[in-house]
Amino acid sequence: MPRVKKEAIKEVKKSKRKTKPIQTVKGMKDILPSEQFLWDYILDNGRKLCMEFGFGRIETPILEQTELFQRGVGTITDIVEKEMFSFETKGGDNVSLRPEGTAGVVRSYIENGMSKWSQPVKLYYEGQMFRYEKPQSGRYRQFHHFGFEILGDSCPAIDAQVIYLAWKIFQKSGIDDAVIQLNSIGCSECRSVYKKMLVDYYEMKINKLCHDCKRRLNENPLRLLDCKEEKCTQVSFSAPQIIDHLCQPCHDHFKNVLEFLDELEIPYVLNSNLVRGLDYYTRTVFEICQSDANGNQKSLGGGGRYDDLVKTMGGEETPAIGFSFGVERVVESLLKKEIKIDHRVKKDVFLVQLGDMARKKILKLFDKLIDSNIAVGESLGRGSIKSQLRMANKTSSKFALIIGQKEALDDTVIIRDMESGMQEVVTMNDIVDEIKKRLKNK
RNA sequence: GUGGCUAUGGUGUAAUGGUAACACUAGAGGUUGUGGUCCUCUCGUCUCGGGUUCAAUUCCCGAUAGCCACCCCA
Repeated sequence: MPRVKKEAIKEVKKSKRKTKPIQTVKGMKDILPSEQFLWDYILDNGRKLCMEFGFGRIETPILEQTELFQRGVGTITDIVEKEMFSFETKGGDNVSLRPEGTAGVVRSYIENGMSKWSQPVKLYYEGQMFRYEKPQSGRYRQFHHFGFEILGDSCPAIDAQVIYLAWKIFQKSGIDDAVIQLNSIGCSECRSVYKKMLVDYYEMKINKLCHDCKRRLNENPLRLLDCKEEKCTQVSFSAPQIIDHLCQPCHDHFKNVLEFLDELEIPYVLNSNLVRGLDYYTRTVFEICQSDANGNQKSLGGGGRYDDLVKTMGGEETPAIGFSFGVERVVESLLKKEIKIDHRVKKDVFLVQLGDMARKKILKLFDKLIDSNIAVGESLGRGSIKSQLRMANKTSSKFALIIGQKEALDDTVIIRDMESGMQEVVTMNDIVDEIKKRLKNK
């Protein structure tokens, strides 16, 4: 084919092409109506349980000073170092979309003088979080957390209660195969002693470590513990465990937490390698995990104590603990389970119209019916009676109300029982009462 | 951020170097105003851009997105 002709064909093709559609920003997704019922289900469970446990809802801004997260989450964590959506406002403020919820809640606790409230202060929240990560399944750049925090109480019973509440929300939402993984990472003092021991231990065996772990040894030695590399797990096997090196107060605290959990009879697994990613955690840390198709433990949510955070954020010394989970992950888990929650919109009656005059009547009748709390459907755009009845069927309506030309003139309505197919003519004035009567008998 | 795999109608899947098959969903219809079964029809310029070729959805390169592993994390 001559080059000229080829180009011409290309041009024609181009001109026929639709304008390029715009897609979502990488890592973002729409939550469509078909999924929405699961969201409602999970969040309603969370809200209800939190309220029963005495939590009040808090909403903090999605946008905060970048410094809040630098101080809160910690500068050396990946989250702050390279995963934040940060930018400068027109006024010159350095702000970031929140990558997690706790920092904002703590900021609010201090800013609103909550330390003068009756302690402890129990707050729950839900909302979008943002992290500039490479997306994968169950991992988005915009995602939703549901979480709760208890500030102002250091009692181990509080730890147990937080874990219990987290567990309960999952149970109630139908996640019955989740496992609580639990650990204590001590306070700042005993942890730094332990860290040193750990580094000393690994440095002796540095030649047996994988490449990544050699690097990790300087940056984040606690991470070495859960390296999946065969040779590293060998080394880690006899590494010192934090549990054995907690200071007395931390040790007692953790022991108490376990006792309370036993009292509550909730199952948990001690995982001495569990290290949470955020800097602010102290003492009790836990995660709620589920094994995926490959048998790997995947975290649905996690939390822990952060007794130093309020102080580092500029408040008074205040012990605190919290938990949050990724709503998307829970939704996906439930979708995989194919939990059948019938979310189809069901109607009591369906309005069928033929012709413009009937259409007008339907509009008014619709209003009258919803005012009487009757679930009513319609299909004003559809013309044929056939397709309208098909819709009535699809919405599993119990009755169809049919108004044609004749009925519109007579001011009557045909009421059709969708199950039996029996029809009757009723005057417009009586129709609402008639429907109410019939629905009662259904 | 590094490495690998993938990209076909609304959804889930086929096949093929010569413009696409099946199932489900959705819409219209099967004579005049009646649903759930059945039947018919309709819905794709094979993600985008470039290259190789007489010819590309099919081969190659790039972009984009998704997925997987690492990193990290919810």
